[in-house]
Amino acid sequence: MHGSSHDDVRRHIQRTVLRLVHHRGPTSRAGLTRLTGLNRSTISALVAQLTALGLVEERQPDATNQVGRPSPVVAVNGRVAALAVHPEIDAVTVALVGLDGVVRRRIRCPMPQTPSAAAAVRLAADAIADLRGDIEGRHDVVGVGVAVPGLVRTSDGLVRHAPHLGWTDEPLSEMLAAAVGYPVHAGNDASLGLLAERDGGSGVGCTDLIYLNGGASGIGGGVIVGGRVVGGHAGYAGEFGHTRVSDGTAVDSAGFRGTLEAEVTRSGLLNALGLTGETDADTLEHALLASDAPRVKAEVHRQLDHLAVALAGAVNVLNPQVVVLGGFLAALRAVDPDRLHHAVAALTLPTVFEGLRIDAAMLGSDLLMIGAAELAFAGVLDDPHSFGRA
Amino acid sequence: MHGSSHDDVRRHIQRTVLRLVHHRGPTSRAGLTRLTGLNRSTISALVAQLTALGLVEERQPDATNQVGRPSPVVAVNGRVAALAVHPEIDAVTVALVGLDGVVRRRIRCPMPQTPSAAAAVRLAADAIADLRGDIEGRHDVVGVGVAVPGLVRTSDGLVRHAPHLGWTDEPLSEMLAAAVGYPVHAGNDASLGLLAERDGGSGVGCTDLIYLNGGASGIGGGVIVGGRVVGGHAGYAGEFGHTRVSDGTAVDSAGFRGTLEAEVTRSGLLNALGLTGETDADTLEHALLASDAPRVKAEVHRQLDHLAVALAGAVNVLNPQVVVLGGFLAALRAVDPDRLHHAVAALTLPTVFEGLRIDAAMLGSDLLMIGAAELAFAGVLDDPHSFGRA
DNA sequence: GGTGATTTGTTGACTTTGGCAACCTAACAC
DNA sequence: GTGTTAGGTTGCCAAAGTCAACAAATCACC
Repeated sequence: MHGSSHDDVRRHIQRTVLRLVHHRGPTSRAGLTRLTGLNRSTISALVAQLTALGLVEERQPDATNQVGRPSPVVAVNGRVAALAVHPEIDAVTVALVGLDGVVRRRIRCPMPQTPSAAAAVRLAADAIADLRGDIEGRHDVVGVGVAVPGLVRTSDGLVRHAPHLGWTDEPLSEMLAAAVGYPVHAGNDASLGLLAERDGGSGVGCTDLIYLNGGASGIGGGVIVGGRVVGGHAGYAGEFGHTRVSDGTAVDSAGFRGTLEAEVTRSGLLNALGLTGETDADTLEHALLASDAPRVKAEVHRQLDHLAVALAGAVNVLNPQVVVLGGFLAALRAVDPDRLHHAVAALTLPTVFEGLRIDAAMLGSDLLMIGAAELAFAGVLDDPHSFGRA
Repeated sequence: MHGSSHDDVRRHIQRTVLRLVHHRGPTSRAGLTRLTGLNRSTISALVAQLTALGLVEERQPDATNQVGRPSPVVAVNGRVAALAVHPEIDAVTVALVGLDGVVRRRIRCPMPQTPSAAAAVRLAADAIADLRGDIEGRHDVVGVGVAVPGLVRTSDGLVRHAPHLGWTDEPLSEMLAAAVGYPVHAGNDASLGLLAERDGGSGVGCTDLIYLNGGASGIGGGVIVGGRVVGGHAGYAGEFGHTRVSDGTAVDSAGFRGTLEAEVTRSGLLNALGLTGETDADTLEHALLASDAPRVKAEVHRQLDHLAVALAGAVNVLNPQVVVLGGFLAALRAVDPDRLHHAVAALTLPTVFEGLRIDAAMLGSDLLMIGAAELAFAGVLDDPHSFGRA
């Protein structure tokens, strides 16, 4: 019963190799040998097994102008795919993502009003049904990953509280799984953005990073420590928005006074600029950079200084390599990176600040879908042998 | 060269078994079989190896009044020991600690004034020389662990900045290693306290916990996430003291305004009580509990509320199971646990607060020495085979 | 274009290691 | 004493990775 130790080892090594080609992209067999430190023959056998499972494919090597026998390139099999779902205030987005990290198709279903959980599930299920044509015969879908803008109990995908959507204790994963017939995994959108950022964005190669994302209705985020995403005891970690940054009276979405989310807001910037709420992140950034009105500058400085307080607190406690800012926080930073840099420096211990980077996220919308899909891939990556037997 | 995979496996399993008996204390072979899921024969071989290395011993089982053949009890070998060193403002403490976690001897060398790094090394070396009598023939010392009240670069034991001691960039490990001839490892005292607390204190069994320690001159702490101590990028994580908690003007040891360390102080409590600085933690707690003077109450409430802000921020971000408070923070909490509880609850998301415990540390002074010794044991626990060949 | 150097895949023998099962031992219970 | 139960011991087996020898594929140089 109890998986024999040998099995454990084999699985672990298979996992390592599969993760490697998944994250690094196509890699030669010789490269895998070097990266893992395993023997050539072992890699050979391993790749053969993974190929048999249909998880990877071998290609003829590219001409490298190098002496010696060319090594076949191992790449993940593009057939293997996952569905990503992202419910938002005004739309539900569904995408088909390959294990190779490529978004194959993407459907955005706009909604006139904020969808209920049931409506979001219906919409997502319909969109997935539309995708069946693309899937049939072409892809093996391993599951669905949902990026939820709110607190999610990761163990069973229960949405505890999604303030923007107005959802409370919605068994989202269960409902969606019943509707589409695939296993469903849900996670906090910021955490998933963080993961995508670490794997393919500003945080590549970092083991300790903090990610803050500024959205229309609040600030979320996530933390990676020692290379692992911090889930916390129940999976709710990363709520930077409710960190107290001043004694002010402004109130955030949870009713707390003087918090980051209360003081640093998208709407505050838009008001100062005289813009409406329908401005996207890029437009906001351009408008901020273009404006030299004193009131805009004052608001930007005020927000940057508050942001610095929250960042400094987290940096002192976690000593990360990088802080990655997404959404309107990236726009805010872009206006005056130096001010933010110095403000954080003034509130952190010099030794801790040493070597800290504060970067903007590269996170495109696709990257978030990739992060969600990653959730669905996790099972296969964790135990390659589980694939294909279902 | 490259350790064969077989070796890795064997080492990993050996490590697991040794860690088990180290942390859980004496355990029957049958118990190990159950805990590891390995085969009886495997455990048998493993224990034999570890016994041969001199790391563990087998004892006759205690009478258990249980049917069946009694299983020999496996315990770590008490011969294996480490030295722990703890430099403080007014003394340097040195202890001899067994791998079984027992403090064999303990020497406190008082100092009329705060020692320089060189003086601390000299004192420690002298104390260790005094211990030779206890060591010779009776113990195999694997190394020295130093608990430093300040920022330590863990990789090489360089003390970057220890404000209370007035040290900056002192190569403490190097100096001490040269003086005593044992390998020396240094770590932040709060981190070590945290470890000891997790292994044998209030945080037993927790995978996510936050630890804050209030000392005479400041507040330090540490974080465990997913069962691992958060070191951060450079090993400086855990500086909770410099989290901003108010817009006040009080300044902390690093010159930051309105931080936890500036607002929540031992001296503030002592002043309110009309006591001097030489009060120890227990006396302080009793005095606080005994007093019902309004000014004491007011000061306690003020400090508790500030503490709650810092805790809430960390709790929102890290979603731990337990917050452990040590030093005078434990005394502060003891006066009015409910106020602290409710103040934190009022500043954290309900879902995140759910199931959170806020406890006092059990950390005795001995436990800190054990934490420091643990640092020295880490190498042996990590690769049992490395022991005895030196 | 042939020859050698270099790198890498392939194959089968070898080694290590843990699992397994049969057997033996030591306690309790009646 | 005999039965029952739990656990150590031993020899055999299977799995998995290493190793070494060989084959293949490329480049470089004559």
